[in-house]
Amino acid sequence: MPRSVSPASLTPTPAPLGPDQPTMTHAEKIRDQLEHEIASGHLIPGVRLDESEIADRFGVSRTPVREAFRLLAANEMVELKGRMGATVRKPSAQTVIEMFQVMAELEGLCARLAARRVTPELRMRMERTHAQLVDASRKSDVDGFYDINQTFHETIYEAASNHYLAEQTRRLRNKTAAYRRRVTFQPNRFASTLDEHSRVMEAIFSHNEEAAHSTMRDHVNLLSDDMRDFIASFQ
Amino acid sequence: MPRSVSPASLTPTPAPLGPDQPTMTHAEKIRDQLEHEIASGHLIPGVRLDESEIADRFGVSRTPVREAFRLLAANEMVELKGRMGATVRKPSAQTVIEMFQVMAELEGLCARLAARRVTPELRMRMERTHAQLVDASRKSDVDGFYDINQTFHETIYEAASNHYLAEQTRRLRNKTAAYRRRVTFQPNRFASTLDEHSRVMEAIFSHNEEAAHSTMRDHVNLLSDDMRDFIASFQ
DNA sequence: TATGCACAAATTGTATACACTGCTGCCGTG
DNA sequence: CACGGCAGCAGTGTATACAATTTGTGCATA
Repeated sequence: MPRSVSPASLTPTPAPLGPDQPTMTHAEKIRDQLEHEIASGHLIPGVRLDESEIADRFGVSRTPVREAFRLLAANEMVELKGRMGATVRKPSAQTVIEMFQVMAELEGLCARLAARRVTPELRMRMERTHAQLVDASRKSDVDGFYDINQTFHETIYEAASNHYLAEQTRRLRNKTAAYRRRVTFQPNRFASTLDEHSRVMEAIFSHNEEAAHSTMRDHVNLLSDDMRDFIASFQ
Repeated sequence: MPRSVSPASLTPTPAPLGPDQPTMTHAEKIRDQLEHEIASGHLIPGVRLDESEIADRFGVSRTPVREAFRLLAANEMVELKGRMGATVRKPSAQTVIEMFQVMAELEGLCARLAARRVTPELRMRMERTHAQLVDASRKSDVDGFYDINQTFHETIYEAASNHYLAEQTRRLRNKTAAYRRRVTFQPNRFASTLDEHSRVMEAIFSHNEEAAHSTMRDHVNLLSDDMRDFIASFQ
C-alpha cells in the first residue's frame, strides 16, 4: 500500500535536519521548521500566523518568532501585513502559473549547463536515480516517487555546477512544493514523468544543450499544465 | 560634463520614495534605505553592519534594525553570521558570474514573452526609451544612460506580462547593481549596448521568440564578459 | 619573540514591558 | 431595521534590560 502523502498526515513532521550548525539561533530553527511545515502542506496558504501562539509552541518569546517571520517573508513564504499580522503566503492562481513558468526556465538552464558539464560519475548517478524512480512507479509509492524525483533534479543541479542557480531553483521548487505535491497523485503523471526524464537524460548525455534546455522546460511546463485545474481550485 | 556616478558621491542619497505607505514601519524604512545604499555602492560589500550604530543613526532602538537585517538577509543583500554580526554580502567572483548567468536567462525569458505579447503601445514606449538612450550616449551622460537603460529593461518586463518573473529579474538586477554600475563607464559599452538593444527590439517587434530570447541572453552575457576582469578586482 | 591562557569588553540573541493600531461588538440615532 | 460612532480588546511595533558568546588584550611562560 502506498504511503499517504504528507499533507494527509495530521501531526507536523520535524524539519529534516539541515546544516545543523551547533550555534543555530532560535529564530533560525523556527524559520526552518515553519518553512518545512509550509512546504509540506501542514500550514495551509492563507492562514494567519499568531506570534504569541507560535512563541508558546516553541517555548520562546515573541522576539525570535518575529525574526523568523521576517526571514520567511523575504523568501516569499509568508506575507507581512503591517499591524494586521503575518499569513502564509497564498499566491493567486495567476502567480502560481507565473512561478512555474520561471521555474521551467531555471530548470531548463540547469539542464543546459548539465549537458555542457556532465561527468561520467554524474551520468551514472542520474541513471541509478532514474532506475529507482521506475521502481517507485511500479510500486505506486507516491511519497517515494516524490522524493526520488527531487533527487533526480538535485543531481542535475549538481551537474550544472552553478551553485547560485541551484540555490534559486531549489528555492522556487520549495515554494511550489505545496502545489506540485498534489499532482504526483495523478497516475498518468508517473509514466509521463519517466518518459520526459528519459528524454532529458538523453539530451544531457549527448551534450545537446538546446535539446536539454527545451525538453526540461517542456517537462516542467507539462507539469504546470496538469496542475492548472487544480491550482484554480486552490483559490 | 557628465554627472559623476553615484558611488563617487560621499553622502548617502535618500532612497527613492517607494510605495510610501502611510503605515510604513521603521524596520521597512530602514530596509529600503540600507538596500538603496548597498545597491548604489555607498555600503561596500564586506563591511560589518553594527546594530547599535545604525540604530543611533536612524534614531530608533536595535529591534527594528535587527528586523531590517533579517529582511535584507533573505534578499541576499546582507549576510547573517550568527553572533558574529551582519555584513553586506560580498559574493565571490565566481558567484557574481553565476548570478549574471541566471540573470541572462531570466532577461531572456522576459524578452521571449515580450515577443509573444508586445502591444503597439509598448512598442512605441520602447522605441522612445531607446531614442533617449541614444541621446544620453551622445552626451556621454553616464548616470542618465544607466537610468534610462534600466527603464528600457523595465519596459520589456512589462511587455512580458509576468509579474512574478518581473519581480525576480528586478531583484537580481538590484543585487548586481553595484557591479554593473562600474561597467557603464566603459565607453565602448555605450555603442555595444545600443546595438544589442536594437537587435532585441527587432526580434521582439517581429514576434520572433527564439531570437528575442537569445539576443537578450547574449546581451547580458556580453555585459558579464566585460565585467569579469573588474569583478576579479573586487576580491 | 612567539605561544597559550584568562579575563574583560564589546556585540549579538532573547525576554519582557510598554505604546500604538486595527478590529469587534455594542449602543444610540435616524 | 439599518447605519454610524465609540469604547474595549486583541495583537503587532518598539524600547529596554538582561543573558550568552565572541573577540581583543595582557600577562605569564617556553
